[in-house]
Amino acid sequence: METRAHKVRSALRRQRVTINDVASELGMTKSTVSRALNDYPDISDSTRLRVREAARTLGYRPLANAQAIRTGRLRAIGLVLQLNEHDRHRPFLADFLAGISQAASAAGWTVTVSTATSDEDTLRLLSNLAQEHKADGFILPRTLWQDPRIEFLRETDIPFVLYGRTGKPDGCAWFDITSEAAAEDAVKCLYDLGHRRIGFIPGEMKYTHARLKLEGYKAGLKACGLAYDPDLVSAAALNRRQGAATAEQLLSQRCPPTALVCTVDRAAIGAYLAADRFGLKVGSDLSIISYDGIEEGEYQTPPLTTFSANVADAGERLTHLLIKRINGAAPESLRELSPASFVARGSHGPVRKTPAELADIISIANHQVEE
Amino acid sequence: METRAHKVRSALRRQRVTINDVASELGMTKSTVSRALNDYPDISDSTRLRVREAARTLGYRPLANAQAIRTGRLRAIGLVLQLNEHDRHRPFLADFLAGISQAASAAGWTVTVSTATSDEDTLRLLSNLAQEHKADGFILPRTLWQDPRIEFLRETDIPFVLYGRTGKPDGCAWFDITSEAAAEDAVKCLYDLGHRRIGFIPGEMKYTHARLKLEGYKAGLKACGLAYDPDLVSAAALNRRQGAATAEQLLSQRCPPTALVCTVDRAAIGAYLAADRFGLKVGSDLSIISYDGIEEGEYQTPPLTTFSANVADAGERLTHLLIKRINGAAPESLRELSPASFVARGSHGPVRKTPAELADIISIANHQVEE
DNA sequence: GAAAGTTCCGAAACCGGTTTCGGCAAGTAG
DNA sequence: CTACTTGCCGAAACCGGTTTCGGAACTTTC
Repeated sequence: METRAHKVRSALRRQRVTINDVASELGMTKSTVSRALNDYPDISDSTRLRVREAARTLGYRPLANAQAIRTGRLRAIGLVLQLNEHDRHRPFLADFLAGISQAASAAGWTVTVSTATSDEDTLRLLSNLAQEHKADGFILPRTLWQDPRIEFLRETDIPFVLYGRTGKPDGCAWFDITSEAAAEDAVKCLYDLGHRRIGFIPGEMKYTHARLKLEGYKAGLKACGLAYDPDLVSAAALNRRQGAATAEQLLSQRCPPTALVCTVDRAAIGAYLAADRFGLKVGSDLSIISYDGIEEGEYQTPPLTTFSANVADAGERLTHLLIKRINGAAPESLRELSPASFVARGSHGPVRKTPAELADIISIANHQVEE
Repeated sequence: METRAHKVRSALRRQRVTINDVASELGMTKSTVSRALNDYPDISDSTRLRVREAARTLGYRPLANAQAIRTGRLRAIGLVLQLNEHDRHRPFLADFLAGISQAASAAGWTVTVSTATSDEDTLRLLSNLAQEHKADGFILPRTLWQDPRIEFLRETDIPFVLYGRTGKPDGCAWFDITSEAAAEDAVKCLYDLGHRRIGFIPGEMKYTHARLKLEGYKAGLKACGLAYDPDLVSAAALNRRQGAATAEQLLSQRCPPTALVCTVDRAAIGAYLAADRFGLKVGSDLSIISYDGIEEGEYQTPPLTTFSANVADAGERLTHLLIKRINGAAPESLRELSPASFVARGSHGPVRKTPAELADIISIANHQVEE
């Protein structure tokens, strides 16, 4: 009787097909159906097939929430993005999201996204999402050398993976692009082109990638037998404006660099402006090699030579790592690195002018501006 | 006994605080706690306060999934992004997502994001998310004049709101920016500056906004007493390359336009390239007014005049609308429009050259290229 | 002072799944 | 022929909540 009533009701409401519908259709109990669908060993193959077939024809899809309250697993990946003013427009987001969500979707998982406006906000959102169990674990983008998110998640024992490395790596899983190798290669490449004064525009040292790139720059100098000169390293630059300012300052020295290695493309594009101001042609008078691979760099004149990071791929790999982590794999076994790819375009070339010649041109330009 | 056993067990496992913990702490049943927290009228104020206080001090947070299986409401907003190659890098995404997720978060909701690679993929993901109940409703970005997503969601009776309008608006709620008014205003503005040959670079007509902007362009011409000339409307252009090609074609006519109205900023930036090729100065020889408000436009020379859409605000308002819709409001009562804001920069100005003078310059440039 | 109405909470069903436990039937060993 | 295993499934508890229902205690009404 109850079966019939249930059928009628669900027909009337045009409701979702539940596990009970499948069970009563087959004259079995829902426990059998559940175990059949979840490949329990105590279900015979014939029953398993019948259940599978019935579930398919009835269009049964288990309700993720209902599963989650018993299994404790929602199959949802959490992502809290901190969108500061300087990277609200960062072009990576779409690729990163696409990589994550497509890998997740292929594995039958979904992605829960939140955006935060501050560090505290980020921690609050992570905590909320975890407590309400809207996510089984998190991908942490833009890792810091000392990262409060990592502290928090480690303490509360919530699974996570890092996009980037960090200062205290205990218990951390990560994927990262070896940006330090890119910076090192950039220096070597410029050295091979004859450059001997190679400047560096760093990022903020709180970010791990910025630290690593600086180390890579130093390693490159060492490998080429060049001395490290603090005067060739500017203040941090994250955007076009800051890139222009720091490049201008680097170039206005007595013995300016003939080439620049930049931490981020946007700063490099700023350096174009500085070069322009001094009447220097990028690619011949001044070589620039950067890192990121944003689309905008392609449209500069000359197009920007850069080490490009495959952000969509990073998203995919992070997703796979996180799922493994949630399924219990040890974090130490979940650490992957991948190189950036060198995109040679027009902003680097053989050294043309000596630092002294550059200094002359620049000081004249600077005096003209003063008048 | 059972209460004690439960306490011990939860203490051992260091587990989540459940509603039972709160209830046993107060010596009440969980049903009372639930109703107290959900403001049922049959709970006395004193009990309500005691429950609230206990829940707070114990750090109880109801499990969204568990709530959802009974209430049918997960408090999750679904968003399926279709990232075609030409807008993978679109800069709006971060703002849009920030607007949505911050409004959602403030209301105690979360956001589930998926990315699709094709129309079919989009429908598949919408269906999956709805069937597994990972979202209570959807925000549909980039609405089409004939939109299969709308058909699907309308048929299956799943709540949704549109970012943009559509051809068959029955049962649809939406927020949109009046881009037709922007296009009309752009024409009027150029007319007031003396322009009489005003070209138009449209988007793809499958998008509602592109249709509306074309209508706005025509309405503007009419309001100014100018005749509509099909020769002044190019093929669709969505990116820099296409913008350059279509602008080049528009300008290469016998009687070229002295001003261009563009559907999207990226096409407008492409038009800069065409102007450059012909030796025309944007802002004086050729006026350009566009629509979008992307950051890149600010860095062109001259900076691009455009109608800027506040995408973060759109995300917020769509979120509020969708929540109301999910709570049962009639879609017809959930329709909002908002104007784009005019950002006057350097790419438009009084007409300087007659179409005939422009044609001379351009034909010379074209012949030089041929040689 | 009894009947009727309120106020407020406990008991239990329910949501849609998962998982444990126990037992029936068939097969195998002694 | 009995005893013991094994394969397979049903019954029921369980997950963490929500919601319905009924009834005790207290107030009001006549």
